[in-house]
Amino acid sequence: MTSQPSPRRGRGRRPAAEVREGVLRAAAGLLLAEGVKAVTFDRVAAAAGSSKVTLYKWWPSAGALAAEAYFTHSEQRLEFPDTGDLRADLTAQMRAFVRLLTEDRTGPVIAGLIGVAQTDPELSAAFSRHYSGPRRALALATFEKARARGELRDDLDLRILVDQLWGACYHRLLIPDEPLTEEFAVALVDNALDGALARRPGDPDEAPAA
Amino acid sequence: MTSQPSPRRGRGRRPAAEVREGVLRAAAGLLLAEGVKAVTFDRVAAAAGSSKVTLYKWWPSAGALAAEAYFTHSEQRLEFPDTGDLRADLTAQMRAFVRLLTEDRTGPVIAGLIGVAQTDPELSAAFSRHYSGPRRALALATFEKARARGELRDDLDLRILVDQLWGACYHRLLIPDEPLTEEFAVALVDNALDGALARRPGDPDEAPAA
Amino acid sequence: MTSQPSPRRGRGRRPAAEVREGVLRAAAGLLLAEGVKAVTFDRVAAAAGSSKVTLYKWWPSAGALAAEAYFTHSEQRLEFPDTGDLRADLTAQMRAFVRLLTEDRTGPVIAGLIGVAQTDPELSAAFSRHYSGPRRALALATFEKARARGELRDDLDLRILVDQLWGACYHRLLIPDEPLTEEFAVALVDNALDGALARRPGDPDEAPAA
Amino acid sequence: MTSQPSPRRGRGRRPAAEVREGVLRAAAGLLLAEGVKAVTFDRVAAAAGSSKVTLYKWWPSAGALAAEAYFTHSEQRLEFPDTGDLRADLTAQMRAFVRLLTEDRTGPVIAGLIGVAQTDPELSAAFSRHYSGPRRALALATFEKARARGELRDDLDLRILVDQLWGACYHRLLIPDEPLTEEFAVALVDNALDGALARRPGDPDEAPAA
DNA sequence: TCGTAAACGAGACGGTACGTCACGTCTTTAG
DNA sequence: CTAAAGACGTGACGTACCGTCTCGTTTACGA
Repeated sequence: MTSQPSPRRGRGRRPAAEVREGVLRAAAGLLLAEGVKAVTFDRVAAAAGSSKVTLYKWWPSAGALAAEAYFTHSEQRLEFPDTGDLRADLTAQMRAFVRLLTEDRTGPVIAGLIGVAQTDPELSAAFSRHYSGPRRALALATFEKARARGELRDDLDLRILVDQLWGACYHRLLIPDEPLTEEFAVALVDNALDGALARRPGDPDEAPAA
Repeated sequence: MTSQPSPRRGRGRRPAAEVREGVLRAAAGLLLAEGVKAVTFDRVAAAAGSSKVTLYKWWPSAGALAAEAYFTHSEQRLEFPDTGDLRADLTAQMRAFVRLLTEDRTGPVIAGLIGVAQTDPELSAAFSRHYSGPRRALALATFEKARARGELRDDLDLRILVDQLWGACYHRLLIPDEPLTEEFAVALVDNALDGALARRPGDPDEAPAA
Repeated sequence: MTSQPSPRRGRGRRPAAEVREGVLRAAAGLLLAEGVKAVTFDRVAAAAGSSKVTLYKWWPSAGALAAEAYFTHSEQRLEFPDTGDLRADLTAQMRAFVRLLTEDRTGPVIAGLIGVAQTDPELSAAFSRHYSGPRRALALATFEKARARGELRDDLDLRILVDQLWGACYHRLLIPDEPLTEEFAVALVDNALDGALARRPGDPDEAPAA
Repeated sequence: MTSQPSPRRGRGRRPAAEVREGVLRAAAGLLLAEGVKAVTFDRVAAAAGSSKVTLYKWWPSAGALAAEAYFTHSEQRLEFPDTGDLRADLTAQMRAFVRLLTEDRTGPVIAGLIGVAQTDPELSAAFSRHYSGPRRALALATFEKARARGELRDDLDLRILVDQLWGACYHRLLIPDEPLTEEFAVALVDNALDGALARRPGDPDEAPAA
């Protein structure tokens, strides 16, 4: 993998795919080993044996390169369990998400990417397109199926439910005032499904005040 | 040429408070005008007419300096309405928070600070201590009063409620896949209080599955 | 978008002469407009709509290309007046040369070419072959005719006379400590013909010491 | 010379003189070893263990740095023999000049500096100030003394005589159509002093045509 | 006449150098 | 004695040009 099996020729053009592959591999290595700050055009170019100009030609910013490297070199497990029991499915999903975010390398990487995205519009766009967007869409689809089954209220804005659940996890990741644990994930799902209000006896069907 | 006719302040020692004040003012100016990325030790020192060494002496990182500058030079409205009606109070609070985050200058600044904090532990600590910590504590206290009034369930982890509400807003600020509006804030509060589950007729008191 | 309505000749082979012509024209344009430094293979190729490989195939260096472009696209006035009066002819010639060197565009171009030639042997050779060599030969021929008429000393090394005259002009062009004017040209010819030594009265025929 | 005797400390500021000295030494090494083209800010900074910013702060261009390095690290023999016999003194001086220009390293260096000066005004100025200017002034002074002694014509423009002599040498250096030898130097002086015109018997005092 | 080889345009590639900005460390100098 | 001033080494930025090389296209020649 690190050995170059082909007899490396001179300085001329190489197949684009080969170069991209090498660059992304190098960027992913730096990203996982030293974090987002280490993913600079200079260092990636040096590590990949590529030219800086090549990187500038294909990625609009170092952050965007880091993002693509991460998305490419991380298994993209997008599956969402769908057993027909929303609470169980959601709990499993959020626990898995928390596990991902608290992994030694993944957590800081995701946090770092989101961090850099605040001042790097290109990275922000890449993150939405390749990461948060698809995940949000998948969650929405699951919620819609649950609503069709009658598990969720009809008047609910499902998109907000996404923010309540995933946003809460990101909150604890990015602003770590409280720990991010699987217990948190479980309780979070219950909170979101059941609501925070106390239900008084003799209150048969407490519709939202709207 | 060699004479500077202006009332040159010279290079000797100046009162610490005077220096700190000037530095923070300069940093705040840069922060609001050009964003977090512009708050570098070099530029702040130049703008404040101070020495870089002085800055290094008092702030552990440029991010920490930016944070302190922001906290110092922004009105810190920590008041939380408490009329006895939790839904109304909370809605007002979240609407105000969303308004703050969508202000032209404040939103990007907050986002930028959180962004930099992901790779700047000093800034992260400062942000928790001076900003997110107090706000979380205030919210918790309000929730506890509401629970004492019987408005909230006894078995609720109130801290998670904070993540659900504020985290959802931060989510839309930091990962802008969906717009951050006051309507969102209103619906968010309802979601959190009432829960997402559909309530079937004849289901008098739907306790959480626990 | 994908259709090019213009009679696009495509990218295939074109007649060599046509390509060379276009390249030289583009190079001359860059040379006169922005100086020798602007004549790079990259910019000429872009301006001429040619491929860099084509340029590399025909010119050994950017300097050589610039030289050929200049020689091709500048009127080559090689005429040397020959009225039988050497002083008058030479004065006219040197005045014309100074005028050429002090023209807005020509002077810097010639100076730039000589400058680049110091580190570009290909350009140096091209300059000698196409420019300085013919001019030196022409001057020599004129001097030889004058010597045959008895105007110049028999023991004179005529080649050195060329260096004295043209070299002095190039000196003021390339190392501009003193201005390059037509008055200079006139006095220069007198100096060269009459010598610098004072002639004492009663010194009827001061032969050179040699 | 290449060993660093002092225990090199961290990254902080070093005495300016020490830095300048090291930079000039490194630049001179590159200049003599590989020519003017090798004197780039990047390579000098690397060779001297200095920062590029430092070089940019003190030298306006790589050429100016090369020039200063050359002037500093080459013995500056400005003496001009003055025995009272102008022809002898001048011959000695021009032979020495030609020897200098034909030395293995000095000739190409001087030629290269003049070459780069054509597109580097800073270098051009430095060259005039530190090199050609003083030499021209010294030659002028010598000529004036000779004229005071009656050796040179009163109506002579001595500055032009300088161009005739030194310019001829530079001509053969920069546009090498003819060889640059000591014989050339000797004959050049005779040419310049005695003039090129044939003197007919009975032509006692051939005044310049004025 | 019809492939086919040559030459073309386009432009990406690995490099080197450019000139700038910020970092964190250090010396110098003035109050 | 201390603070301001600011130069230092480091390293990243984004760009220009170098000379090499791949690619697809088109012309012109030879079979």
